[in-house]
Amino acid sequence: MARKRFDDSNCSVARALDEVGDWWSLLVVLHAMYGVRRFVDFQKELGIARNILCDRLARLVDNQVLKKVEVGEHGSRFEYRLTEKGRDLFPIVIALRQWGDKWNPAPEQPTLDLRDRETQRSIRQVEVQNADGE
Amino acid sequence: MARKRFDDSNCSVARALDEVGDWWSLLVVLHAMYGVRRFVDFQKELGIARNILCDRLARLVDNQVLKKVEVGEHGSRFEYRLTEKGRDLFPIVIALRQWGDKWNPAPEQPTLDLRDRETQRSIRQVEVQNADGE
DNA sequence: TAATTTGGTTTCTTTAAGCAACTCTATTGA
DNA sequence: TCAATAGAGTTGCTTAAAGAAACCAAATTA
Repeated sequence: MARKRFDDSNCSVARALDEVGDWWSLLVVLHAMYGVRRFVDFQKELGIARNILCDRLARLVDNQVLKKVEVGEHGSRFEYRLTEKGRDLFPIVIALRQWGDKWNPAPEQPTLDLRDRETQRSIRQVEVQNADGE
Repeated sequence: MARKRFDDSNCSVARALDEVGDWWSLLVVLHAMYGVRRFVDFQKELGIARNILCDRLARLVDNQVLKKVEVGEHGSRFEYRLTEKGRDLFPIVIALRQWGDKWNPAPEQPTLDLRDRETQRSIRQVEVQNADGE
């Protein structure tokens, strides 16, 4: 039997993982943040099997992390866009990136430096602070 | 075939997910943060199959997220403790919790309010800031 | 009008998750 | 002291997902 579900868990981490805790979902969301929107582009970028991508996109739409939008006004052309709930995953993705960069730096590539779109200032380490900012 | 590996990916998010991006690893780490250290306790708390727990603990030890420590000086009693790398997953887990609380609040339970151990001030939303703290 | 693109679905195979039973030391209890 | 229990796994079996590749139909492009 595969995969236990945690949707009714009283632990909010478990419930979150139930929605985006599989191998692909967060990578799909990450690429959506990069601006990828079309089925074929996700497929090419991620190298994911088409049936799995199908399933993952449907699940993310069900969970309202993505919304599926018709484009091209004749139907049969779609875009998958992040919802507010989906965009709210940004801190998680960034925290994962920072952890990956810190503890498993890529052999060759320099770690890519994210910057604030407006100010061009680089972004800080995501950290847990108390209400005083400590 | 199951699971593609991302350990050689040039994307640090993918490399991070390769280590802790499966259904159980982050929950194991979360419970380690709660203070769980023994095999049987993880098993009881998580309701995970023993062979899978075995595998997950070994992988986390391999990846230096946990360390396995003999206790009881006769061997055959062990504890799994977080390493610094493991403790560094804290922001990710907290960000997941906050996302889960915001978007999938538990039906009944009030969301548990984490506080700073010293000051007792509650902790803030994890957010992405630029170097100016914006 | 044929080829290509997009967004899938189907079928088949392999891998991993889950369950239950079993093992082997230590330790505890009667 | 001998049996029972606890800790930490291992083994074997079953089921459910992941992956690959082929297929399909509508719309677009060449």
